[in-house]
Amino acid sequence: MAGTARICSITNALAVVGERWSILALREIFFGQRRFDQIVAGTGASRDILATRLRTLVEAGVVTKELYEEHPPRYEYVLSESGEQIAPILLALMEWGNRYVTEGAPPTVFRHSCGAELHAETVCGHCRAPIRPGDSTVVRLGEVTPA
Amino acid sequence: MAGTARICSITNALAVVGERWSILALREIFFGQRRFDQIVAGTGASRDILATRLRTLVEAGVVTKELYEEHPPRYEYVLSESGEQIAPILLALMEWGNRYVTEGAPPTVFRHSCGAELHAETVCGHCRAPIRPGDSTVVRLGEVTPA
DNA sequence: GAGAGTCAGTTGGATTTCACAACTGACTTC
DNA sequence: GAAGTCAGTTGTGAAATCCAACTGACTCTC
Repeated sequence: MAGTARICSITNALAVVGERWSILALREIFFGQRRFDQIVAGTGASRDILATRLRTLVEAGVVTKELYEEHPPRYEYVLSESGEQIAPILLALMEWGNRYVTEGAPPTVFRHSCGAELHAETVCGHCRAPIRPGDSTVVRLGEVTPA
Repeated sequence: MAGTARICSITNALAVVGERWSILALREIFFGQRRFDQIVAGTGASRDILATRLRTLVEAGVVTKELYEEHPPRYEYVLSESGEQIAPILLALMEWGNRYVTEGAPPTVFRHSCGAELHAETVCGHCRAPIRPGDSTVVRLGEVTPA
């Protein structure tokens, strides 16, 4: 680090869900893949780091472990309330990836409860208009503080 | 890696903008901090990795370098079209961080062009309703493929 | 009831990346 | 001409990652 950093909720969010394998693990759980081996296969993470990432996600309260088999005791990973609320992050990443990185048709498709194919859009919570480049102005930036 | 991984636009997006210091650099540029030393100070990244991150972002076309001084030649970093479109990702991270990690008031505040304080919401592009946990169903998941 | 299979991790060792501080180079300002 | 600014680069030690193989607790099959 360079001695200073900005106080910002983006930094704070990344500290919890910002690691590569953490986000991918959350994606798999969001996709309904709840078990360790499924998450390994879906993310491509090595078992050891995935185990530590899941542990920190559980400690952070983003994910909970639920018993699905008694003998031997086995747990599956379920999104908590805060975990469910990462959907906007995942969907924003997916939309961006679809548009600017992935070639061809989107590999993953969701349907919204309204019946339409889901394409997430980000809107202003007040006026409900889509957010476009240049229509947001900074009122206050988090301070840049030493250490 | 574990030999397999899912084909998914989230993975693809993360390959381009998923590194910790990459997202934070994009945040700083989004916040209007366009110069190397400003980005160093705002992110807290060490100069060497930040330099390589910015280089890969430029190569990926997410950011461009624009000359702002001739003698000596100095460049500042500006979001390209695809770079501007990471706003939903940044705003989703910020909202989540505000809600679940940051203690106290949000450190960073934006105003939307409608006049209200900006709080991003993610909606279904078709019916415009906010996306809630459980109202999206999987139509197709990207394949899990070897290596 | 012995051997194979399933599942969720853990362990050990090589490799890669990262962090930090100091340095270069091209200039401008005092 | 000495000091300052700005954008990086370099070198080195510390830390994180990757991979494959292993453990442990069971169940299922022959």
